Amino acid sequence: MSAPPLLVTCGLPYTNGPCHLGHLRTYVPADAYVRYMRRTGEEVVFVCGSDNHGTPIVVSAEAAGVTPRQMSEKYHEHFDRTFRRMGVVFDHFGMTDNPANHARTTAIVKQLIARGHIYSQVVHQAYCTKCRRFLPDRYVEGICPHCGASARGDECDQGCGKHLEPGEIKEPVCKVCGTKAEFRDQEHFFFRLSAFKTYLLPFLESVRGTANAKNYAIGWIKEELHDWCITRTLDWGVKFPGRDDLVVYVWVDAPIGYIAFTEEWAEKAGRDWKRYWCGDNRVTHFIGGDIIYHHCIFWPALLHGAGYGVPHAIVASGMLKVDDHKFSKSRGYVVWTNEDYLDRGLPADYLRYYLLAYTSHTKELNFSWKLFAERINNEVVNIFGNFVNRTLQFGQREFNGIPEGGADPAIMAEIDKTCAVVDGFMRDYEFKSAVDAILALAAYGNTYIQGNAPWKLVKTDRAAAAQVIRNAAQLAHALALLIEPVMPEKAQECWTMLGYSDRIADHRISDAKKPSRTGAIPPPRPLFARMEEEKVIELDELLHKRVRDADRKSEKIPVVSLEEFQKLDIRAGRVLSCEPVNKSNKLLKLVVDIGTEKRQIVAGMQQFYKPEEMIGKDVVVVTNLAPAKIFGVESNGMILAAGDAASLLVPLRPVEPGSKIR
RNA sequence: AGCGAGGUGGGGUAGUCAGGAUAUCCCGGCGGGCUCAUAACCCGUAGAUCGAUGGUUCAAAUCCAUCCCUCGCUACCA
Repeated sequence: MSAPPLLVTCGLPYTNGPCHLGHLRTYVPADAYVRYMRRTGEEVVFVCGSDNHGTPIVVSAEAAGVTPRQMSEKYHEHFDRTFRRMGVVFDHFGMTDNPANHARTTAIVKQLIARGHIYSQVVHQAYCTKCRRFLPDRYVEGICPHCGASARGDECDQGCGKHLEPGEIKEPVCKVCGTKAEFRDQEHFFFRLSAFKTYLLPFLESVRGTANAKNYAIGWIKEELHDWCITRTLDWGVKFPGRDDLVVYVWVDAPIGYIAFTEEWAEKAGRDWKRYWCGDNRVTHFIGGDIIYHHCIFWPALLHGAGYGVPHAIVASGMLKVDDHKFSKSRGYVVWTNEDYLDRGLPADYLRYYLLAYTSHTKELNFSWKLFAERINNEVVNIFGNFVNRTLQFGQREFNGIPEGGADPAIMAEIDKTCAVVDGFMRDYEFKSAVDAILALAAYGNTYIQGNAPWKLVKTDRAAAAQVIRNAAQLAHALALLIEPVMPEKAQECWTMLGYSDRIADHRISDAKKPSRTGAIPPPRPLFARMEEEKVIELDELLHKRVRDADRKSEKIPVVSLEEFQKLDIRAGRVLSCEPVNKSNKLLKLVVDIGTEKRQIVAGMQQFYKPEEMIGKDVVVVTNLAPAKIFGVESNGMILAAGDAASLLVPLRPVEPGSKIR
């Protein structure tokens, strides 16, 4: 009991939008880790909370006609509820805008000031006179001074890609309201981050967690550390001590939330928060790969500067992709936890399994409904679920439950081995490998039953058949205990089906190695339902529709001048002949009378029109389109049609072929 | 541009840090078995110049160098 206490945190969800798979990629593994560690007998505190400050929340709140606090509370409750539904259970889920965090942040900033780590400097900053607020770079748009392209405040993102210093951008405009922005000078406060370089290097060399976090941060530090501007001109946030017009930057008070939430928890639980933050600790941060910088560099420097203990481990997850595309809300590549998943009656445990079993924690995780269904059906349902089911069904029918006696040493040895392997992987944050090892034990169970064929044995040697089922039940017992951190609900169901009446989470993982229960069991039924194909297609279609909608919305339509438009020669034409193009199932070859001449045109409308119904139709033709060879057939123009089903554009009243269209 | 991650049979994915003799697992192909089980399970089999080139070594997917390709990050965005 001399090991320092283990405190696990998750990166804080920002309260301006709902929970999606990107969030869960961090929270589910953290929860599984906590569940596992607890069930090895460790005392673990698991805290998190919502991140409420910053300009984006003020902007979102204004747009929604509510206060930032109301906005934050709405999403705070949303995340709290969603995490519970996903089986992610924190000991405390706080808010960074609550008094505890205001107090802790103020105290830490004051300590930093007292220790000389903060200095002031005048900063040149964009200000919107209409919104009456200073604009962070992401809210400024303008013209790049280097190449003249339109650019964001901090970078010429569409042109030359150069980094822009504040104040450099030409014709700055407020992104929120479109008003011309101006630059104003304002006194701000900076944290002497550059002074911590020599402290941070050895810290990072020794910090535990995943290699991606560590390497990334070390690489960065070796480059150059700039001091951090830690104040913002904003009303919403934690006031900078002694300055009513400034709040601290959210990246100061957000991580300090970890401490404040521990304090709030300790208050409830009658514990001492200092045990976790002032001295030796095992504070373990689970974070997304996008905030490594803040947790590996800024945060330890802040803690060290203020005289607190620094993190023990930083565990960073890899990226999430959806349908092999970069996760993107605006492009539609997103899966919402409630709307798309839980509200459709899908089990939280399936998603937990997928997120944990897909790949290493630090690698890119691709989500697609097809892959999801495949993994669930093949691994969870077929291998794991089927093993438990066949064992219990057979036991129930032939032996009225689980036969008495102990399990064979070979079976116990297999369980021992699996437990040891899983333990190593869990402690290394290698969740996929741990899940693989558990599934391998289930596969072992299937091979074992298959090889010993109790359904045959029962006819010749009833006792031997009973022993096979007894052994299989021991494996099922171990599997339930091992899978609990991954699929807590299903593990409990499995546990109950094995005839236990208590809570599986109250048992140690090591109980897998103890003789399992024998005797009567409740009527067995399949543990897992398959993902049915129609359901998968429906879910997949939903995602694709969202991507298409997003596509349509974001499509940038360039403005065309009258001169440019007049370059097009569009005329009425009459179809003289029409036939399918050889070896193509989409193309039609048409000859169209356009008044002055007859034109051969190839059009992709075979699925929508029969050749004979085209003949004689009056159509609209772009006649001066550059000729092209399609499928070896020359095409001299384009027949206009609308929509995906190529609804033909036709003149409402009869016109002569060749009539100009404008 | 810099930094980081990755390129492994048809698809996906492990192994690379601590080099080793038949390169993992899931799906798919082919052949067989079982019939307790949710058409689930088991066995066998085909299929990989482990991105390219060069090097170190008795031995390289694994170490080194160069190159090619993909993706992410670049701090006053949360």
